[in-house]
Amino acid sequence: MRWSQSFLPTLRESPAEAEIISHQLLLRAGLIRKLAGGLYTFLPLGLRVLRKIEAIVRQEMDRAGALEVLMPCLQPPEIWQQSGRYVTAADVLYHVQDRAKKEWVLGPTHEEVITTLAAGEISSYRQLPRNFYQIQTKVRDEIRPRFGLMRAKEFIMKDAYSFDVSDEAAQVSYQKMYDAYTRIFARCGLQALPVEADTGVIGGNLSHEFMVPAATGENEIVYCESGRYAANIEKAVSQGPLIPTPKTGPGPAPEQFPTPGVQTIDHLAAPPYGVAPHCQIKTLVYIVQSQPVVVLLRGDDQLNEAKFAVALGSNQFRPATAAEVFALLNAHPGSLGAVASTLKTPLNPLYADAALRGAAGMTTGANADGFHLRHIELDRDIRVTHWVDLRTVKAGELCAVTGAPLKIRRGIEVGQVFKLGTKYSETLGARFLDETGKQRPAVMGCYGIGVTRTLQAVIEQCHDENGIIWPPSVAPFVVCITPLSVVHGSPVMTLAEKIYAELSAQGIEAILDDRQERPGVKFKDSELVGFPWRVAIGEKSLAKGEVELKRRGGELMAVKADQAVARVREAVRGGGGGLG
RNA sequence: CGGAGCGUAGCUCAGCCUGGUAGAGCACUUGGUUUGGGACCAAGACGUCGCAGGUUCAAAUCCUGUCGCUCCGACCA
Repeated sequence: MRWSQSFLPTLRESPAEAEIISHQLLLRAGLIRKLAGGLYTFLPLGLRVLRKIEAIVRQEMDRAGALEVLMPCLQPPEIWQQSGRYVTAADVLYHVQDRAKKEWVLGPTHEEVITTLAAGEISSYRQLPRNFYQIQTKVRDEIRPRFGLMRAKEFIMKDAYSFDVSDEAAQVSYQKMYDAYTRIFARCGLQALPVEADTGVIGGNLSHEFMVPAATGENEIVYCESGRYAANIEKAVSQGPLIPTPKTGPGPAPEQFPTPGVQTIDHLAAPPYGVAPHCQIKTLVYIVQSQPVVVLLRGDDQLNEAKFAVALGSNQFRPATAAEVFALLNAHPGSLGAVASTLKTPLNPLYADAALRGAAGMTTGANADGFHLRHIELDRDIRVTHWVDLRTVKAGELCAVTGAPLKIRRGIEVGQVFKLGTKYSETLGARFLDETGKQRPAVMGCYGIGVTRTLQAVIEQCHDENGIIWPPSVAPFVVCITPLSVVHGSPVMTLAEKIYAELSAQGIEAILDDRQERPGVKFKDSELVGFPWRVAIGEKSLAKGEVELKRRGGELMAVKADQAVARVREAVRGGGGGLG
C-alpha cells in the first residue's frame, strides 16, 4: 500500500470526546471515526487490524472444532419471550416495527436463535457434540456507551454455542473454548487473565471472563499473586473480613440507647458512641417483585449486588424508597434494624451475610428514629431466613485457596465463557434422543469475544507516549518504508520502491510512505500509527550504502542497503510477539 | 434515569461575565524558500456560533425549551 493512495487521516491533537488513551489513539491514528455516540466507522487501516484479529479468532475456533455460521441480526420477539429474556434482558433490546406494525428485535446476542436452530435440526445424540460460532455485529441499547469501541451501541462479537449430550461432555466443550481463548488473546499480543465470573442474567453455573489488566477497565479483578485464584469482584470470595466478627456470648439482653441524628455507620463509630463499624449491623431494604426484602451485613461491608442477584435468582430488584422502608420498619434509613422484638411482623425473607454468623455484642438500629440497640446476638435476637455470602471482598483479605493476601486491580473484559446447562435447550425445545431412546435437552455452553473491544484493548496495553505499538500479529502493516525525500527517480526513492516491491512480493505487508512530507512528519505519523518496523531511507545514510531499520519503541540499526529486504524479513519472521 | 460539564472553521480552543462588523493556532488551497524528528514567508478559501422560540433598535453573548456530546453514578452476557 502506498500511503498517498490510502486514507489515513492522522490527528496531531486528540479530539475532546476521547478520554482514555486507547480511544484517543484510535482517532489520532486514523483508524476509526465516530458517526454518533457508540457508533463508529472503521477506516481502512482500522479495518485491516479488525480483519487480522478476526482471522486469528477464526483459525483458533476452527482448530477447536467449532463451525462457522451467520445468524440474522433481526429477530422475532417470540423466541425471546420463550426463553424469558424478553423481560430479563429488556433493557438492552432494541425494538423495531415493519410496515405491518409487526414487532422485531435487534439481536444483542444469539442464544435464542442458535437454540431454535438446534431444536429443529438436532434430534439424535449421534449429531452431538456440535459447536457453532459466528463473527457478527451485535446491537445493544447500552445505557451509557463510552470509551470509543469499549462499550458501544453496536459492536462486533464472536459468539459460539456448544451443544452436548451431558454435563461431562459440556465440560469438555467448555475447556476447549477456554483453551482456544487463551491462545487467541496470546496471539493478539494481549496479556489476558482468566478469572472466575458471575453468570448474570444469561444463566448457567460456571463462567470465566478473560480480563486485560488496565487502569481504565470497567471491572475489578480480585486475584492472588500465586496465580491460583482470580475472580471478578462480583464473584470473588475470601476467608472473610480481616477483623473478625465478635462472637462472645451469651451476653446481656438488648438495650436501646438514644442516638439522635445518627444516620450513618461512620457517625455511630465516632465519639461519643464509638461503636466500631465491624460491630454494627447494616440493614438494607430492597424491593424484589414488589415485595420488600431485608439484607443484613456487617457495618464495614458492602453488599455485592451480583451475589444478591444469585441468591434471589433474579436481577429484577432495586433499593426501597424511604417511604417503602418506613412502611415496613416504621423508621427511616439510619435507624433500621431486624431485631425480632422491634418488628410489627417477622421479616420473611430475611437475608444475612455469612460474616455475621454467630455474631454477638453487635449494635443495630432500633426501628425507632434516633435510637439504636446494643448487645445484639444474631442467633438469639434476629430471625434470619437465608444465610448467604453477600459481602464484597476487600483487598488484603486472605485468599480462600492459598491464604495469601488478595489484591485488586481493574481489567477490560475481552471474552467470557459460560457453561449454560439446559436453560435454553429446555425453554426452546433443543432436545435429542439418547442411545436408550430417551428424550433429553442438550447441555449448552456459550462463548463470547468482543472483537472490537479486543482491538481497543490491544491499544490500551500496547502504546507509548508517541502512539500505538502494534504486536506484529495484528498490525495494519508490519513494516513502514520511509523515504525521507520523495523525488521520482532519485537514488533514495528508487531504493525505497525496490524494497517495497520486494517485501510485497515476499508477502510481507508493507506501506510505502510516499507522501511529500518532511521527515519529522513521517516519523511522527509512523510512530503514531504504530507499525512494528520502519525502514528509513535518506541521502545521508545511503551515501554510506546504508538504510536504517527501526523497531517501533526499540533500537535503531544501520543496515547495508542491499541487505535491507533480507534483514526486514528476518526481523519480521523472528520478531515474535514484538512487545519489546 | 439522577448529578456535573461542554456545543463557535476539518481539529484544538478564545470571544459570552459587561449585547454592537465572528477570532487564533493547527489542518486545507496557491506561489516561493526549505528538507533527518510535526518548517518558514506571502496570499487565499473555509462559519445557519447545535437547533427552536423569546427579550432587545441590536443576540455567539441574556432568558426558555430542545437536541447532541463527555464525565460520575445507577445499569450492563
